[in-house]
Amino acid sequence: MAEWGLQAIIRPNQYDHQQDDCFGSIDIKKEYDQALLFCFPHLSFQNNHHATTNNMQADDLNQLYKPFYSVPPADADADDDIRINRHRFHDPDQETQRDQAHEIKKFSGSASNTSQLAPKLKKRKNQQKRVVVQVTAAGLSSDPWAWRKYGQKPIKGSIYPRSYYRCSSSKACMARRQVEQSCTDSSIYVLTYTAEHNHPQPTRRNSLAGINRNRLKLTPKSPTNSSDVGKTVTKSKGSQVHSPTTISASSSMEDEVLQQSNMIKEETTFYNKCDINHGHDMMMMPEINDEECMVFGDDFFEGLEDLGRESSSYYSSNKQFPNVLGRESSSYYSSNKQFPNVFC
DNA sequence: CGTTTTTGACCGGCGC
DNA sequence: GCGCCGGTCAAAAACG
Repeated sequence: MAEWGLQAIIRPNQYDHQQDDCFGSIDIKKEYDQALLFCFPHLSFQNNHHATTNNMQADDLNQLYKPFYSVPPADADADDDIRINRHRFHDPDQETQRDQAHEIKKFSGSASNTSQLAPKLKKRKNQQKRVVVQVTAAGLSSDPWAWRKYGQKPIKGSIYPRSYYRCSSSKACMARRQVEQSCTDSSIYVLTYTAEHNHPQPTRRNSLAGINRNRLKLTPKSPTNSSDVGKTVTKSKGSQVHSPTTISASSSMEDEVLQQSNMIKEETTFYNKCDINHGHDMMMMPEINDEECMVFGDDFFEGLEDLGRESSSYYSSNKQFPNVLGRESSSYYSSNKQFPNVFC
């Protein structure tokens, strides 16, 4: 917990611009606090945060925001483990976040109607409200939520793959987390949180099974045979990733992350040679620059109060609920019997 | 046995 | 329409 020291970074110009142009009078500070609370409810940072933001002057904001575009100071202490950037470009009142398909359609329409808001930025389907956080390996291990990895993809312009996690506490929880290692500083990890947890924060991990897989598998199988070439992990042309050990979201994540860092460092020289033309893509937080990054609005915490009553039996049942949530019908989830009551 | 990770396949948005 | 790309699915394997 202690290592989740917080340094919030706000982009003043864009902030003001978007607030004025897109959202009228929005209580930015309020929603910012909510986003921080969502991501790090265990931090008890709120008092400090209030003090920080209340006293934050424009110059301070500019100074704080600079690290997003360059490697942070090497002497950053534990309090710099986390950096948060938030942007707004979508009215939270128009988002339910319950149906991504609907969101996609809405965004498509919104994008065409408000293209002037982001003239050079593309609106992709996943551009929903999100919180981007920079953490160190130590910070990664302190995430109180239970995450289950469901995918990993090489990202164009990044030498490191992006790992996709969903909340493992409940099948119905739409919370997602993306973990991606910084191109410029392998000790920095960029976390992108999307959607909201619809349940209380778990008090323990679901299970320890499988969490140490990579530590024992020192020679993980890699897609080296011809049949693997060109498939998912190596599909990204020109930036083939050697599929480094996945960043685990489990309780042993810190060790695994450190292991991954060492593994990746061995490959860094090779990647640097291959990606010298991507300097503009290798800033600390490419998502900040290439996409609009959003944060959860007031609707973000919708339903949390109701769900607070469900905590005691949240992780117990293994009964499956095929097709309860459309495609969310896989059997690997520890579905709880109550989530249909919660969501349906 | 329950849970997580791995990873090839698939899907849909987007640009050309 | 096609290809690229990011995100997700789901079967198999791994792990406690």
